[in-house]
Amino acid sequence: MKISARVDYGLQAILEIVANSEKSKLVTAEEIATRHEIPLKFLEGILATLKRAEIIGSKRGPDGGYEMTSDPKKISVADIFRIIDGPLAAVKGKAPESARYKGANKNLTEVWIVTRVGLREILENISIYDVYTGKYSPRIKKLLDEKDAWARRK
Amino acid sequence: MKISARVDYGLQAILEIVANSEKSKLVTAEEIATRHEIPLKFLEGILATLKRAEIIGSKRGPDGGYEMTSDPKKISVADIFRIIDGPLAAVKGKAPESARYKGANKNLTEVWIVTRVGLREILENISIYDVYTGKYSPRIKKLLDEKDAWARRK
DNA sequence: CTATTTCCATACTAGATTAATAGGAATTAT
DNA sequence: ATAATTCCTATTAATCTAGTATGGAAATAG
Repeated sequence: MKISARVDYGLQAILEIVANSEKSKLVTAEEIATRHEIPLKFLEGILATLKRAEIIGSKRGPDGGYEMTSDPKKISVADIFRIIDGPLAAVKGKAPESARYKGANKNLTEVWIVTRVGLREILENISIYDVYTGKYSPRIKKLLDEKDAWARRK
Repeated sequence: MKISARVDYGLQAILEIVANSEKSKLVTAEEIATRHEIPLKFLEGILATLKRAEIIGSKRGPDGGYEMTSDPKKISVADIFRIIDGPLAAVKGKAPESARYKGANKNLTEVWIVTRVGLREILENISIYDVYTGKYSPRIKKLLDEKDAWARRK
């Protein structure tokens, strides 16, 4: 279950834009790219996607750059996943409820549905602003404090 | 956040093998492939992986095929994910706790950690046998009955 | 205006995943 | 033993993702 490079880079970019927007400053794609070691042209494509979704805005020319045009408290991590990657839990490119199985395997659809529910419970409840400040809702905080949260499992 | 074709096919195959093992019957790769429309040779590779992990066993020759060599009540869906795909929530191929970020983005690691916790809470609590019978633990059942579970979100 | 800075668009390359093909090696019923 | 049937290995093709290269279009400071 892979988190794509696109989403990872996209969230990094947004966090950097939020940090600058808090100080009413624009930030260029190149600054983001060099600061976080993201391939510039690849990043530009991701920023274009976020702009089409009206999460961020851009200004050209000298002293140009990107800025937030939406409230980072109202944008969830799940929103960013869907904008950049499509459905939260995609089975062969399609949303889980559209997966159809035969005979002995018909219950598998339910597994994918509940997987998506699990992801939603997490990702819908973390806003971009939460990530920026490092302050999460009680439920998320509790999960992060579970003893095995950071431990890898065999 | 994609569920790979490998995992999807692998779980389908195991369910078919469980259904047959319940009747003390072997099932061939070809039967699984045609019944569930899985590319045969691709499936054979996946079955080999599951065999190395000692989840299933095989017998050659006439009347040969695959059978369970492990207890489907003790194998979780998460186990299958890890055997076939590696870490449950991988960021650019690596486990989430190994993701490192700079400056404004340092909290992103926590997002990936809690994403993995969320996936674990679901996938560790569904056994292969649960999927075969369609009877889940109370927690899973409750999540499946949530009103929006099957609805797509924009 | 004009040059600079920046965003934007297109096309191309490399690699991984997915899919499909062909042939050989192992097992067992007869 | 031998033929039937299966598992297994290696090669290739198609598709998707990640990353690269180039050039242009828009805005603005000077």
